[in-house]
Amino acid sequence: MGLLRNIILKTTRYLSNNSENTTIMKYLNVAEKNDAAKNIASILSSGNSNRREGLSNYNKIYEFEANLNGQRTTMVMTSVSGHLLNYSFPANFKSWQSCNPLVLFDAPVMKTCPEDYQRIKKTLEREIRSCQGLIIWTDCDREGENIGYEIIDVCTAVRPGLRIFRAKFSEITRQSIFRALNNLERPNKNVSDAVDVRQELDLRTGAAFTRLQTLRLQRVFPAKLADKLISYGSCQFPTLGFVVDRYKAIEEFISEPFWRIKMNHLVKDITTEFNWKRERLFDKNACEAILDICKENPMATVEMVESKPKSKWRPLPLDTVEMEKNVSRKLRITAKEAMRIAEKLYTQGLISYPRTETNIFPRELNLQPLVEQQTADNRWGPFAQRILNEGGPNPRQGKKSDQAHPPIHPTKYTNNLTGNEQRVYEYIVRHFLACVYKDALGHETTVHADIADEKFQAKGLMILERNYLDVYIYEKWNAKEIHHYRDGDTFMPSTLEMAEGNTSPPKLLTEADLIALMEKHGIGTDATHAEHIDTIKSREYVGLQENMYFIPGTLGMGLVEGYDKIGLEVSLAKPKLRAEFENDLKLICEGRKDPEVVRREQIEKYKTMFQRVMTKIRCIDETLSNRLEDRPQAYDEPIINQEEFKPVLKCPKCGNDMVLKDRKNGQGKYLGCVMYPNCKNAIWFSINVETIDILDEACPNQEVLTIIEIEIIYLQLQRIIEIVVFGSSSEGNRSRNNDRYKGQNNKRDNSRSFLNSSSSTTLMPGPSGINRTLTNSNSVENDSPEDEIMCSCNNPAVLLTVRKEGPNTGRKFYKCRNGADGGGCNFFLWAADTESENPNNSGMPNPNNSRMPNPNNSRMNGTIGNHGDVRCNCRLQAQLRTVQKEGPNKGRQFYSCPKPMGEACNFFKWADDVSTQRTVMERMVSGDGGNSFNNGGDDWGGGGGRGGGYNNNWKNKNKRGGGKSKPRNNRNRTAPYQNKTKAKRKCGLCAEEGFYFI
DNA sequence: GCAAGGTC
Repeated sequence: MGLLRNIILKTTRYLSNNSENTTIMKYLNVAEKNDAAKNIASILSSGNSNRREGLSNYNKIYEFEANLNGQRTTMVMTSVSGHLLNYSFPANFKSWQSCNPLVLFDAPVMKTCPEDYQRIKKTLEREIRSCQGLIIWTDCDREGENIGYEIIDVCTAVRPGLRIFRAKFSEITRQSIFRALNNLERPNKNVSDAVDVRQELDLRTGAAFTRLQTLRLQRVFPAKLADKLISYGSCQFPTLGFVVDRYKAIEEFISEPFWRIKMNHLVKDITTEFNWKRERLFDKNACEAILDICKENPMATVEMVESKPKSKWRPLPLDTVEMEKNVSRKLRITAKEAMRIAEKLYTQGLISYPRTETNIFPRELNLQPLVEQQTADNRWGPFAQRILNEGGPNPRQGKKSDQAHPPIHPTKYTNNLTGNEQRVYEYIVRHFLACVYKDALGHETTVHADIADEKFQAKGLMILERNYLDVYIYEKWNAKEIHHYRDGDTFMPSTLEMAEGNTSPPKLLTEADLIALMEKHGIGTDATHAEHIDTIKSREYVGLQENMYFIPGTLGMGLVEGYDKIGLEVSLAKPKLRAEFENDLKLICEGRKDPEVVRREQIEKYKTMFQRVMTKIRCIDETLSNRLEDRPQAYDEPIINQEEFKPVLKCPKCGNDMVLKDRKNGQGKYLGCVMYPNCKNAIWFSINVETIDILDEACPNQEVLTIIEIEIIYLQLQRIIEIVVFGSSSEGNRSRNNDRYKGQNNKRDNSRSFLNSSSSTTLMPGPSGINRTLTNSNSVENDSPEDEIMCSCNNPAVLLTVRKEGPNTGRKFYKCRNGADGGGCNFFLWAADTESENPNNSGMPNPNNSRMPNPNNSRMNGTIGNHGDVRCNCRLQAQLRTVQKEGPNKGRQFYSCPKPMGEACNFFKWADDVSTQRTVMERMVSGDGGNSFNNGGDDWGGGGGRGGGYNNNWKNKNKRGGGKSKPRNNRNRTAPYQNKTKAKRKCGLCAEEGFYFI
């Protein structure tokens, strides 16, 4: 054997080294699990594979040669370990407090490889480099197809242009594997897509409802639920629903009395019980009347005696669900524990793969040696020998096949097990031996008798051959002896009387019942039924009565009742939703429905339900309050700034959404890609920009840039500095009570004096502008959004001091380290000088974070003293100028720095804003400002809005304080803005009026 | 800290 392997390997090397003459193809073959890879490799190599270690602990690599389409081919075989990738939300959405759970229906999702699977991924990446082709050998079911595409994605990323094939096999037997190799197919994208849709929906719904329930109910019922995780899952809830339904059916059951006629015939020692054909009557008088008639002439006449053979069928080959049910019923071991044990037995090589839906033994699987192995046992060994002596195993055939795994059967004999492991192993062996032997045979006799036209019948059973029952100790078949009757016989009943009974409620569900219901309604898979049951137990939604019957807990009951009360069209706790979804998935697999359509429809459906649940969530409070016997505590939902999750534009780097975010220290904003940290693309706004509004307006003609509007940029471009910017350093009247910021690094505060030129210069209007700027200098990595002063070309700025004699001598400022002439930018920023100028400011409380209306705060560059005394950033009297350029602002007056071009600071202020702002400040000082600000711009008589910035400023404050922000469409704007600009706004991309982008 | 689905 060893010699043969060496020869083959040498041959491979020879061919490889002489590739100029002979091209030998090399294929990477990937199975779903390690043992499958091992077995397939063993078959394809005829046992002559060369084993290498993969990078992970358990995924081995087998190398051999095989014939593929008549050509000798080098084969490398390895495996993944189930799914290699997993859907998850980007970092921004992972924190439970980060967003309203509703956002999770629209948040991006990404497929990532978990940490403990990285080595498997790396093994694939390493191995595929030297291959020209890839053959997918994952299980031939839906999940297997999806895992196949995960492998394809990983491999083609390293090696594009691979030849990709799919091996289709229903079991790992020589014949089946070679048939698959010689009939390679293409992977089925439809099937994989269906799984993607399923995974995404499960994640979104599970995360959203779980967070909603948990976050709220922990606070509403702190005494009972403070530390409980109150999860929702598309399988958990219907499973809980089954338990609740049965419980309620019992609770609501009203027992009714019934009456029947009891007729027995005693001959010698044998009592033959005859059953009344009417079974029972719910009318006592009627039953009595019939009995009276019978008693008038009670002699019974045998009308007919039927006699026929009767079989008791041996069990079907064992699949997972049957094993779980039977182990639970017969051995009283929970399904979860049964699966754990089965898994262990499997890894020890004692049984076949325990997760199977197949109950047909493949013809290729030779059962004979499997039976022979068991003859060694002193308990069932003789029975196994009997099978062999009487023609060998003859399995009963079921109808189910998952096309992946054979029925569960022993693969090796052992007598070294103890406890439950021994019991489960014994069950599997006995089941196997039973299902390959013979049905039990008997003889059944049915006697039909008549008394005064009332019909009765009695049944007897004689067992002729017990057969499989001799080994299958878990089933009973009791003989029933009856007296021997012949047609026409007459007899006098020994008993003829009325018996009373009561209808009884259905029984509580056992675990086996629950699994049967789950299977019937398609909840979960054979591999996951036990887990879902275990989950609802561990969440305390259900408990066990008499250690056997499922009963809902107060939490589970209250939840289901709450959702019922909310009155969703289809209950979340019923299997119907899942069944409808499964049906759609089937249509995707068959290519009859677009996965994207299903994805959108399903997300929308659940999102609508979620919104309804959110609005009626108090129903759940009420029902839980009753069930938990706990008073609900008042609880207001936290207000989370949803602006943060509005997509602003598509990230030019990765194509996902970019959203507006606050910098980490709360000062300033930036546009960040939602895929952070996978994508670190970011666009920074000046630290001085305080409010940015994103409108609910989008360009209808641009699919990619589903833009809303960054007003601030738009306004800047219009030269209307309607940005809420705190006053220059010299005017820094700070909020001094904000202890939250004490001790924090105040570096950012330094930069507030000017608008960072990057925000206004890089985001230019128009399609070419936006594309260019976003992908160039301003599209930067977002690793460290704080602490350093960054210039416009995103380098740390240098701190310099003004040497030139003049009003600013000695002042410090930041500029680009490279300088505009040296390939850098013209960034300029005064450094901090607040401490010297504002004795009340320790430098710790941060004024930019107070966001409070402050009458002393000018909220603009420069200062506004008495009317007409407007000072620029250089503290010079600002020059009043008039717009000359044609456009909406022609003729409008503004203030700017009086210095000549090149030396002037970038102070800019509309003259009409100065007067407006003064008015507001005066009102605030006079004490009537509070409500005005609270009402936003409404009190401004059309002159509010962003003109002075107070409206937005307060709005932001409100958001943080838990108030409600004003509806977007009610916002007021400054008069000039409204009159001159709004009507003419055009889309920056398509030039249509009404929509625009920066 | 959420789901369900693979598998070890």
